[in-house]
Amino acid sequence: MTATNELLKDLQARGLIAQCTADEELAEHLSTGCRTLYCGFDPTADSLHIGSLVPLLVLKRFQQYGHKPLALVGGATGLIGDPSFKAAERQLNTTDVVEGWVEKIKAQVSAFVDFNDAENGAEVVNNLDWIGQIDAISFLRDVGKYFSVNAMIQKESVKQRIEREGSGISYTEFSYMLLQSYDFAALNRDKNCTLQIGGSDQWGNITGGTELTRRMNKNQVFGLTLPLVTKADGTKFGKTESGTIWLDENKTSSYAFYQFWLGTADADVYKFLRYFTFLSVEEIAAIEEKDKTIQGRPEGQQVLAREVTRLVRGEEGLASAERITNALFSGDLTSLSESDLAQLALDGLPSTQVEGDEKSLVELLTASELAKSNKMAREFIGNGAVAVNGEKVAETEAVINKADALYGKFTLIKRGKKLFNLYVWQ
RNA sequence: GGGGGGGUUCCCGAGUGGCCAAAGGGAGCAGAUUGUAAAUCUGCCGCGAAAGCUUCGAUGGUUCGAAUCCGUCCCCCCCCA
Repeated sequence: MTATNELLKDLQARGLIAQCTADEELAEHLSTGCRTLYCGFDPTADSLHIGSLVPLLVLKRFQQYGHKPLALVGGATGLIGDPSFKAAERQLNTTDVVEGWVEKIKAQVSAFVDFNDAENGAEVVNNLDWIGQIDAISFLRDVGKYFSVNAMIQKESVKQRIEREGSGISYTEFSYMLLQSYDFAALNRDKNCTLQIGGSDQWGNITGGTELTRRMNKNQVFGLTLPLVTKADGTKFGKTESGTIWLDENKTSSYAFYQFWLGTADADVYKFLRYFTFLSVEEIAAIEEKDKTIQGRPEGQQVLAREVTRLVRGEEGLASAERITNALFSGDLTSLSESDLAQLALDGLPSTQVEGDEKSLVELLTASELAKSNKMAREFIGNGAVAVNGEKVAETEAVINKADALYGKFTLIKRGKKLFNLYVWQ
């Protein structure tokens, strides 16, 4: 498709459009007024992770072009569980737990859109507000009647659950699509919402919604999906050795967040710049061109890390991440002042309190995240993977004294190429 | 309601009485090389310094000895009705 609408052109240039319904009519629709669109975020944890960043930023992109975004938090759907492309049935969470998560996620999504008084001011809605009202009979009669099970089991998103031996799908999860479809119809009815966006795994749920809305409300509405973020090496995006990268700074420090983006492979970095930043496609192309001509380290990763960290964690989060990064990776650790070191811990560099005057190196490693068992600790030391205050230590039985600590207080240990822990002697 | 097949160490998946802490692959980690990239090569990959200890859905047995056999329970899948 070749978009005629400016916004769609930009999204397309960024590679952000996976699929969309009725593209020409959608372009026309978006070009002729302020439209209301929504994207749903189910509370499956107490924070969203960076997988939700693409749709979140696309909501913002729509708002920048004058449209009104609704961020839907799935207080109801989160109680059911979306089966789309999930290999196995999931454990249900209790209503109390989900309720708590809803509040946190509401706050999180709010940071990405503007709640101004303008015509296109954003809103956060919770589908429990309308789904929670319906009784079973009405739901089955008014909504269920529009769905054909024959069609539903043909959906790619549940196919593997239905066909693959060793799995299966409960009626609960199978019903998920009806709830999400009903959301769209309800938002269309109550808020004149005419577009739903989501990850490409949501295509089945979204088209379910456009069809239900047409049947229930007699209105044409649109759907648009965003590509699944993939990495060139085929591994899963958004995970590191230490786990998921969360949007919540209490779950992933800004330093770790920044480092995650900085570690992006060359093969992915320009794509990610288009997905995750508001730099124009021209600016990104310029960076890519420039990187081609430089010997050694390209600039793309740093721009990406800076832009995304600023976007999600703000100027302060970015500053703290850069302080740590600069201290650890560019230069002489011993040149850090006492207050610099103290600041690193505050900035989110992993740190551990140490009692006493001396500890074996093995003990220090296992006291932090650097090694999970004595055995591993010894192996790391033996491999020459451990450096204390910048000096490699390969002696398995090494003992670290408080007296040798920087400013009599700090010992900084590195394990591997980029994992640090600061030990603070008491 | 009836019949059949399963639950193995992070994942997939071998293993049907000792040779099993458990093949193989993937993921992950470390080293070399580098740009805190990729690719490649090497090593590690339950805990423990070791003796040894804990693990194969849960539990109770049989046995000198069980992931492997038997009982009970929980969970999952498929087929027929």
